This record gives sequence, C-alpha cells and structure tokens, in this order.
Amino acid sequence: MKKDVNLTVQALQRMPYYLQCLRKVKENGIQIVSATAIANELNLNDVLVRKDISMICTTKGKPKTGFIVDELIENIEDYLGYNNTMDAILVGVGSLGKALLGNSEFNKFGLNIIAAFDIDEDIINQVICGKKVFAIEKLQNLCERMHIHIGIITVPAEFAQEVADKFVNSGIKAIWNFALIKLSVPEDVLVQNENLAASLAVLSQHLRNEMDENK
Amino acid sequence: MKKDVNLTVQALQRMPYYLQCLRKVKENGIQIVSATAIANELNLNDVLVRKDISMICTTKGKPKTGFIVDELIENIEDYLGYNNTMDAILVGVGSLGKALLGNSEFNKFGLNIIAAFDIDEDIINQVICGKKVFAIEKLQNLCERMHIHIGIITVPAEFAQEVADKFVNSGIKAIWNFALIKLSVPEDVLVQNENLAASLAVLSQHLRNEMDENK
DNA sequence: TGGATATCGATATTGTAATACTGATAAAAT
DNA sequence: ATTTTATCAGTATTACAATATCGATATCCA
Ligand SMILES: NC(=O)c1ccc[n+]([C@@H]2O[C@H](COP(=O)([O-])OP(=O)(O)OC[C@H]3O[C@@H](n4cnc5c(N)ncnc54)[C@H](O)[C@@H]3O)[C@@H](O)[C@H]2O)c1
Ligand SMILES: NC(=O)c1ccc[n+]([C@@H]2O[C@H](COP(=O)([O-])OP(=O)(O)OC[C@H]3O[C@@H](n4cnc5c(N)ncnc54)[C@H](O)[C@@H]3O)[C@@H](O)[C@H]2O)c1
Repeated sequence: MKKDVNLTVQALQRMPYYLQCLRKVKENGIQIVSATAIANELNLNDVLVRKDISMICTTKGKPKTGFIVDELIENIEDYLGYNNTMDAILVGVGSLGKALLGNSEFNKFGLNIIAAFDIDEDIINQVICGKKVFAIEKLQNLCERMHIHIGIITVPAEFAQEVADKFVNSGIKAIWNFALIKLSVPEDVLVQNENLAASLAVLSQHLRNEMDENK
Repeated sequence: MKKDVNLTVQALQRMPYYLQCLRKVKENGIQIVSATAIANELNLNDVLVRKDISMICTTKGKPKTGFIVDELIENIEDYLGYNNTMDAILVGVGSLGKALLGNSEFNKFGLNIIAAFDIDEDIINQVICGKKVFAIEKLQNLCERMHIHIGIITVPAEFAQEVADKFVNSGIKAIWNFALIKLSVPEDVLVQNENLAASLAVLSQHLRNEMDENK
C-alpha cells in the first residue's frame, strides 16, 4: 500500500463503496475484475475508478482483464485502517449514542468505542452493549491514559461545543460530530460532521422537483 | 423565495449551517448581518456566502451593513421546506430506527415520520415514540393511500435492496439510506446515503497523518 | 460636508475534480 | 499468424465550484 499519499475526501468516501462492490464480486467467485466493471456497478466513470485504485494500490492492472480482486480488497482495507483498530470514546448516551454503542459493524471498519460518558446520573456506571458509561469529569484522565484520539459527540447541539472543548483539552485529534452545529476547534483537529439536516435538504429539493414535474 | 432555482448539493448542504448561524445572531438581538460576518463565523469565503444567499433569497443586501436576518431565515426555511412538512415512513425498527423515530428534531426540519415497518413479529404493532410499527406487507398500501414519497431505510445492508425495491413499487421518490450499500433504483428516485464508513475513512486518514507528523 | 470604510453585486480568475482522449498491451477471435 | 477487442496507464481537456477582483453604494466619522 502507498501509505504516504493522501486521497481527496471525495476519493476517500468512494473507497467503502469499492470495497462493498469488490466483496460482492468475490462472493460470486470472480478473481479478476476490471475498473470498467466496478464503474458500471457503482455508476461511476471508469477512468475515475482506475485513478482511485492507482492512488492507493501497488497492484497493476492487466489490459483486457483487470485487477486481482483480493489484492484490491487488501490494499483498500489497509488504507482505510480496517486492519489496525482505532480506539474511540463517545459522549452523550441518549438514543443515538446507544445505537452507536451497540453497532457491531464499527469493528469491521477499524473503530472500537472503548467507553462512553454522560452527565445523567441515571446512566453513569451503567454498561451499554458492553461499554461502561462514566461521568463526564473522568473524560480527560481516561483519554490521556489510554491515548485516545477519536471522540464521538452525540449530545444535544447546545452542549456540543463544550464537549468539543473538553475533547481538545484531552488530546483528541478527530471528532465525529452528530450534533447539528458548527464546532470551533484548533486547526490540527478534524471535525467530521454527520449532518442530517444537510441530507434532508437534498431529499427535500429533489422531492420538490419531482412534484413540480408531475403537475 | 426563488423556488424555481436548484442549488448545487454543496450549496444546499451549507444552508442548514447558515440557518444555525443566523438564529444564533438573532438570539443576540442583531437584526442585520453581513455575508462577511457569516463567512467568518462558519469559516467560509464571503463571496461564496453572498452567492449562496443570492441564489435563494429575494432580499437584497445593503452595502456597509448587510442583510436583514429575519428575511434570510425565512427565505432559507422556505427553501428547505421547513414550513411545509413532508411525510415519511421508516423500515427497520432496530436500534438506529428507534433512535430516528424518537428524534423530535426532525419536525423542525420539515420531516414527519408517520409510521414504521419491520418483519420482526415482536416489534410489529408496538408503538415507538408515538409511531406505530406495521408488518412490512402493509407498506405499499399505506404509502399509496397516504401519498408518501420519502422512505427511510434502517435495515441491515443485506436487506436494504429489497426494501428499496418495495419503496420504488410504492411510489416513493426519495430514499434516505442508512445501510452501507449502494442501492439500484430508477433515475427519478433519489438515494441519499448516510454512509458512516465513508465518514470513518476521513477520520482515519486524518488521524494517520497526525500520528505520522508527531514522530 | 467630504473622505474613509465596509459591504454589496457582478464579473473574472483560479483551482481542482471528473471526464475524454491516446497509445500500449494482453487476451480472444478469425 | 493476424486481426479484433477490451482494458490499462498516462496525459489532455472539460466542467464547475470556490476565490479574487472591481466598481458602486450606503454608512460612519472627521
Ligand atoms: N436521535 C437521532 O436520531 C439523532 C440522529 C442524528 C443526530 N442526532 C443528534 O445527536 C444528538 C443526540 O441526540 P439524541 O436523540 O441521542 O438525544 P438524547 O437526548 O436522547 O441524548 C442526549 C444525551 O446526552 C447527554 N448529555 C447532555 N449534555 C451532556 C454533557 N454536557 N455532557 C455529557 N453528556 C451530556 C444526556 O444526558 C443524554 O443522555 C443531538 O444533537 C441530535 O441532534 C440525533
Ligand atoms: N446502529 C447504528 O449505530 C447504525 C448507524 C448507522 C447505520 N446503521 C445501519 O443501519 C442499519 C440498521 O442498524 P441497526 O443497528 O439498527 O440494526 P438492528 O439489527 O438493530 O435493526 C435492524 C432491524 O431491521 C429489521 N429488518 C430486517 N430485515 C428486514 C426487512 N427485510 N424488512 C423490514 N425490516 C427488517 C429487523 O427486524 C430489525 O428490527 C444497518 O444497515 C446498519 O449498518 C446503524
């Protein structure tokens, strides 16, 4: 794997789809696949797929046939870090927080939520899906001691910034933010927003177009 | 509002952030705001903000001062459809499905989940957060009868395509897909993917960069 | 009242992601 | 053996989103 390169965010986000497609191909017993075939399956341009592959894979494709499926899968999994797990903590054990804690699929993606935090006395010290919930005061100590660099925010929007600040003080470098708010953090800290309102906006516009067309 | 225009997906996704920012400004008692100020708050380019605003707002800005906050808020809310609610149904009442059903914020964004569907006998006929869970067989009839055009998929990936097919047959035109799989649907149906694996990929790459730098 | 300044809207430029093109090559077909 | 075909890799082009520039204008301050 070429681990020194950096993909664009767009290319990076296509990778899980490639992986899904490649695994499906593999299940069908196919060992060699062309970029064209992947592109058709995922409704992408074939040159784009070839370029994405060339960015992170050492494997070369063979004309007329394509790439070795197993090698592509391995290269992509390596690049995405599916083979060496990152530890993370989660703050806000409400309904969304619980759903995330219970999501067994994260392990497959190299993410391991090792603990959760909340302010609600009723939740603190409970164990949710095998993960203990601590008082928020214990956040910094635990993060530093365990060298945690990923934090997940699932508290209501009005508390998200104060949680983010705590994260920053605890050495967290990547924040996965499910609250609908723009967080302020230092440059070296990445915020990945999971913004449902933005998604809804896309759905809503499409629907309006559809309705307008049919009348 | 200029409801005949279509924003790019990027612009559309910025809108909820503008709204959040404008509401905060309004709370502080400020009635007029400049594109520059919004841009600074959200770490965007001021020309970009001005252009986005001009796309969907009838309001003109005044040199030296800016735009009337209330008018911007109203225009954006209108464009995003926050004022006329869209009805939706959800399939897959697992941990994520339940979290979404219980999310009271959706109403603020113009989304109203009116019912849910599952195959699990234990869940069918239950009422989760005021929403009744029906057997999946009742999907088509209910969608057609209630003129539902938005469907939410929160079933495991392997069942997502069959649910999508049922959606298409029931007249659904916009699918909000939380399963990690690329769905095949007709052209006129929009799929908005909420792909956690893609987000994780971004977090993972950033973290690897950070780690590499510090050694 | 006149000059300085911040912002606007419109237009030009830049930058980057996606796509098209070209020659090379391996496999299949004639 | 030769031709055809599908694909690859590299390079060129295109398309479009983001940013910079510029004249106009409303407000503020001397
Ligand atoms: N529920 C959903 O479907 C959903 C989906 C996407 C995003 N979100 C967002 O996720 C966030 C949480 O949503 P939810 O529905 O789980 O809410 P919730 O009210 O069920 O849970 C919030 C939890 O955060 C805890 N909390 C509050 N302040 C805290 C603090 N300062 N420190 C630590 N813990 C704190 C509360 O005790 C509670 O347990 C919200 O911002 C929401 O917009 C929710
Ligand atoms: N849990 C999370 O945090 C989370 C986050 C993001 C995305 N997702 C995705 O959302 C999906 C659901 O996740 P989950 O954790 O809620 O799973 P879950 O197992 O808790 O729930 C799945 C539900 O779907 C129902 N179901 C299965 N097949 C069905 C069918 N054909 N028709 C109708 N209902 C059916 C099941 O009965 C169950 O109630 C998965 O694809 C997962 O990858 C989960």
